[in-house]
Amino acid sequence: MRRVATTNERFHLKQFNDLGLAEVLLRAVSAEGYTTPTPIQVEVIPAMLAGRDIVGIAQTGTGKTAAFVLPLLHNINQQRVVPGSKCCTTLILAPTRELAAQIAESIRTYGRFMRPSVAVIIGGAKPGPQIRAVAGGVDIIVATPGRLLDHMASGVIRLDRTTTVILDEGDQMLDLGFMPAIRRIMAKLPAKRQTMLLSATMPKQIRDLAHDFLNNPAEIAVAQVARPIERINQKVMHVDSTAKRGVLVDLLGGPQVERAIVFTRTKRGADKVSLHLQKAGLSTDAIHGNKSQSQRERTLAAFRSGRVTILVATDIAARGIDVDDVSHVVNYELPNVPEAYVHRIGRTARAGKNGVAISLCDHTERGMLRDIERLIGCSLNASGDLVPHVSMPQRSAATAGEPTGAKTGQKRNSHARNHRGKSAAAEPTRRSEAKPGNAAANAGLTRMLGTAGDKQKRRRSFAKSASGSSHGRAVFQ
DNA sequence: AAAAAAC
Repeated sequence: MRRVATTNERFHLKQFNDLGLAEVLLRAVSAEGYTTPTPIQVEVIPAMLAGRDIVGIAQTGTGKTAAFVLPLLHNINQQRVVPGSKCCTTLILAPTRELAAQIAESIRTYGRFMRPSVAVIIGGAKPGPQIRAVAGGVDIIVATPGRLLDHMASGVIRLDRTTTVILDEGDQMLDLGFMPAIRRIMAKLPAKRQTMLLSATMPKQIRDLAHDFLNNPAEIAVAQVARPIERINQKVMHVDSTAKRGVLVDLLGGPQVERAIVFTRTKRGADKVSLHLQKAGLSTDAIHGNKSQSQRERTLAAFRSGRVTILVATDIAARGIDVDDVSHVVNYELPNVPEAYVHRIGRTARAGKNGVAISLCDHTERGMLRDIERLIGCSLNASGDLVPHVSMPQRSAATAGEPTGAKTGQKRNSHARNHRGKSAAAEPTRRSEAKPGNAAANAGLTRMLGTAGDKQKRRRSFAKSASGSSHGRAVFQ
């Protein structure tokens, strides 16, 4: 058990200048217009400067990237890479190429006055420039696992003098799909090193696995684990699967929608939905893993610049991607891994802003919705009022992400499979289902898009639910 | 069964 100080005890009046960071970094922070660190930054930065291993959990959009980038730059400022060593001082691993590129961008921003050498090592890009970038040794490598292993196998990159490794979206990096690659990479790192794991979600099974790689980590959680950020107005529409496309067009045509991400469960689905939205005259493009890397980059750039206002994506864009002013996230299909819901909707309401998340749920998805509600500890509905689960008022790190029905030791993916469609029949239809072309439903759609009033109301109800439990207190385990 | 990640 470890109790972390409450927000008020610990974070009161803390400024960036109080955190022990080098002056070259404080200047860059100030140039970006920041003066006050977020709670995760207040906790993580000193711990990382002290050389601790860290498991850091904080809600989406609360500055996790800067929380590790600033102290790692500080440490590199003290200890630059040995020239010609084919090594890197710090290694950062991310689950998608786009996220790796975005982290590198953040490093360039905060490192602008100290000019660290940075190499982005990802698939889909030419290996030649990557090889040249690391040939003389590099301060920081930001990588996706596959290409890094390639370069390691061919002797282009060595990790035997790397002193710090960071797994961003750490729970996904240690999940089934990535674990073998991560183990192989970790095996090549020195035993004496600093290791850090960050995410907005951290299921217990994953956290247990993490201890293979961590040495007496500082466990830092500045919010109840897996709780979406409060500024997201979360709504669910129960719709027939055949009605989804029409409902989506009506939703996205609304004037409140400035910039939206629509998530689908499959790559083909993303293409189909995007095509349908295009035919309806909307400004949209799809991004998923079957597109070429250049297409992926172009599409994300167009969305970032505002040239495209609706991004249709698979879970390739669920984690970490930071685009300003995404007003709406629509789950066209619910994710079957409940943690993905928290990450998807976290693409909106970043850096203190508000956002709306609308999930379209058909009868085959009721079980997935129930898993999501269990994870976040609230029931979702069409009004956007979160109804807390009184039976489990405190979702701690120890239980968050562990579905109640899952057997001990059961693999996470098989759990997700078990819930697919299974509970659809068991759960009676409680809510009316919206159909396109129905006047009453369309009036409802306008409400779905969310107003400031809705958000105020919702926030009050959330605050109410939180009081009396562990409101304001940061708890881990 | 899906998505991501190496050619």
